[in-house]
Amino acid sequence: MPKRVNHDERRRQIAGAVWRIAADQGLDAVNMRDVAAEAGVSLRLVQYYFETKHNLLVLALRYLNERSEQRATARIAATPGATSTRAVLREVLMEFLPIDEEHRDTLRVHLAYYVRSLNDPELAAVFLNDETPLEELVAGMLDQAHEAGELVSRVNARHEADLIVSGVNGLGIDLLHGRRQLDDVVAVIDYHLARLFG
Amino acid sequence: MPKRVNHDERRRQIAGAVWRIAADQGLDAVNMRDVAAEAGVSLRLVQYYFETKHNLLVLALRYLNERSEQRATARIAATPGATSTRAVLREVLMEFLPIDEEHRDTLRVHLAYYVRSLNDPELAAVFLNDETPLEELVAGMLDQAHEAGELVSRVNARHEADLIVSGVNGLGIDLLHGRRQLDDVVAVIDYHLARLFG
DNA sequence: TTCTTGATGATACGAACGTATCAGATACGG
DNA sequence: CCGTATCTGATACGTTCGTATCATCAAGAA
Repeated sequence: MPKRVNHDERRRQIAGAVWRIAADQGLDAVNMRDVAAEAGVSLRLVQYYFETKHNLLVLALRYLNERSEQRATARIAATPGATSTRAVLREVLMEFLPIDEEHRDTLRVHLAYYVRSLNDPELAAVFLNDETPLEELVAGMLDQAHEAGELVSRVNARHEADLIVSGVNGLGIDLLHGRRQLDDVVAVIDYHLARLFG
Repeated sequence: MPKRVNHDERRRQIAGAVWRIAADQGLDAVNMRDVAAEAGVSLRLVQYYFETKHNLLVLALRYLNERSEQRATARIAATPGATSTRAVLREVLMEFLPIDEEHRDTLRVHLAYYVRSLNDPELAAVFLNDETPLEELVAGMLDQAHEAGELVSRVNARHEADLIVSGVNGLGIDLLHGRRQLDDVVAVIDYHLARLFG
């Protein structure tokens, strides 16, 4: 048996190049040649591992989702005062804001994919199937907080979760554009957490 | 003086073709030749009126924003029971959801532009300058409702407006993907209106 | 009619890009 | 060292697209 290589790892390496290019030039600017150059490999190798560009984009999105989830769970695990549902919830919501360059890039790429998926069923499937619905997670946390007596009053957990999750997404998009400042967005989130938790 | 033609109207006619193509094939699929065909004019005429493709896209966005605002003000004017701030606010929020095919198309195109503007300063400028910030409008309505004694309690109008506007945007995006149903989204909005107005 | 603006048609250039092809280099386990 | 898996390089094909060119036609006001 000759040279053995971890194909999956190679694919992730190349997918990383897709993210970097998409993050600062847009998903439209992603082409096979530039991806190869950015990944430090030959064009031929990109073809070798992904066959087609479409395949490359789809898999790059899968890997991106994987990494986002890992980062989120890691953040939750590292939350100080994890006994408080409120503290954990706050961290979860923060994870979806462009709080640093890495999150900002991820959000930009994610959003670009989101729009493209409106006209690409295969990409849409990745969004609809591979992603854990955040609203349900948040709603569960609110229920849990209610039972623990942490909430200020009885609320409709599902509706509250829907608005706050969608709201954080919308606020994140505004941040990308510079339409808002991070401080203000955090203030809005904290205001609504205070409304729920007192 | 020879043949006179309303240039602005011609440009709007061609811009309409851009919207239609972008709405059901994506902004990437917009090219000069297809726009000309869709508008029922020659390729040469599209070049004649817009010079470059970039120009065409920028102006098409301007016209799209104009039309959206007109539609919004028309909707507000036609609101039954316009004496109630709550009723007006509800209509304003609805206007940003894909409630019918026309709104759905507008939202798709708008979103596609939004993402592209992340890598195109000229498009970003259109978003940042030409658009009336909805949050301020909503915050103003909440203040007004408070003074009229319509609100159930004292709230931070600005923070409430920020979340509900961003939330409606986020919910609208989910609707485009089929991740949510319109009924559910309306229920979420009504829940939060009830929370504010009682 | 004449002149100017509005509009068309055919065509072509050059660049970018996805994909394909083929020959060959490199490295590693048996 | 031999064979296989991995990787590269150069190159080419066909298509799409933005843009440019030039000749021409239509129409209406002066």
